[in-house]
Amino acid sequence: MPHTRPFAEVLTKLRGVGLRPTRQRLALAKLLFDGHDRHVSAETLHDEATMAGVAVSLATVYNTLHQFTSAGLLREVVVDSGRTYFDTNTSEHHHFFFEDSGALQDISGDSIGVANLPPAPDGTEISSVEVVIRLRNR
Amino acid sequence: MPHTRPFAEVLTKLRGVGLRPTRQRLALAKLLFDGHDRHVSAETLHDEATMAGVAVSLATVYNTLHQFTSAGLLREVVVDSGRTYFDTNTSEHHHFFFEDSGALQDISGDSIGVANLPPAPDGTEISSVEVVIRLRNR
DNA sequence: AACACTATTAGAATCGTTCTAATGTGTTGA
DNA sequence: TCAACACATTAGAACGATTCTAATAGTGTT
Repeated sequence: MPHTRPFAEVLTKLRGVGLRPTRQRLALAKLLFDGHDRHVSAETLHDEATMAGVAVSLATVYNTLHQFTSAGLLREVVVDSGRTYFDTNTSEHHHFFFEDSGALQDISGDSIGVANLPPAPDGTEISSVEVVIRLRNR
Repeated sequence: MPHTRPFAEVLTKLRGVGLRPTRQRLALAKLLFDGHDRHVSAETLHDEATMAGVAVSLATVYNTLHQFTSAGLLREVVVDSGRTYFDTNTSEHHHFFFEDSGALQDISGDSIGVANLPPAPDGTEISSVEVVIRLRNR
């Protein structure tokens, strides 16, 4: 459900991960964490902010997306070489990728099962398991 | 096992998919289809060719990799935004991705099982299912 | 208010990839 | 054989996404 006090929530969120709640970060966080799962690229988020009348440079959008990611507020999704997507859903789940439009859609973590995971090779540990189902228009 | 008549084999392979066996394509095919599974990027293949004393432009390496891919001789693997990998193993299988080194390793298609595949959304069909297990050094 | 520190910014730089337009090569068939 | 045509290769420019740089602005603490 959409948040009722976006300002306070987002402020708390930023404080919680030790990021100073600047005007830009608050604005971007409000756009990102609006209560439903989102998939954005730096470009699309920048456009959105601009539309919303918030002046943020593209460099700051990149900085912020990376900071949010290291803070665990976002997750990076690799489905397309040459464009980076960030997902506001940080829980375990997978993705449909619409090849024709470039859109992403979540698949809940437990609606898909990966069986017989092979053990991680010596000296390594599993950092994540990602399933991408690529779709083309029929 | 390594091939014993790389020239003839590679020539047949190219003819088989309707690509003219030029000097460059033959050389690149020989490097790629040497009998074991390989993961290359345009850059690494270009370097290899250069090392091997074959003069091929980077543009041709890109062209060739894409032509081989559309011909079904290679498969594109997306694990890293900003770098494209091509895999000489075109059968159904998945990948370990070593985050620290950028290396890829095949996981045979049947040693891993994806259960409860959700149906493709309306108007679309599944083009591929890719599982990537990301590894970090322990 | 002064200070140190962190954040933001415009624009330049970088990187992988694709494009362009000129030149070279493989194949066909007379 | 070899001319003619279609296709392939090439260097370098152009491109798009991302990162870097160095300057400016904001924040927080004393």
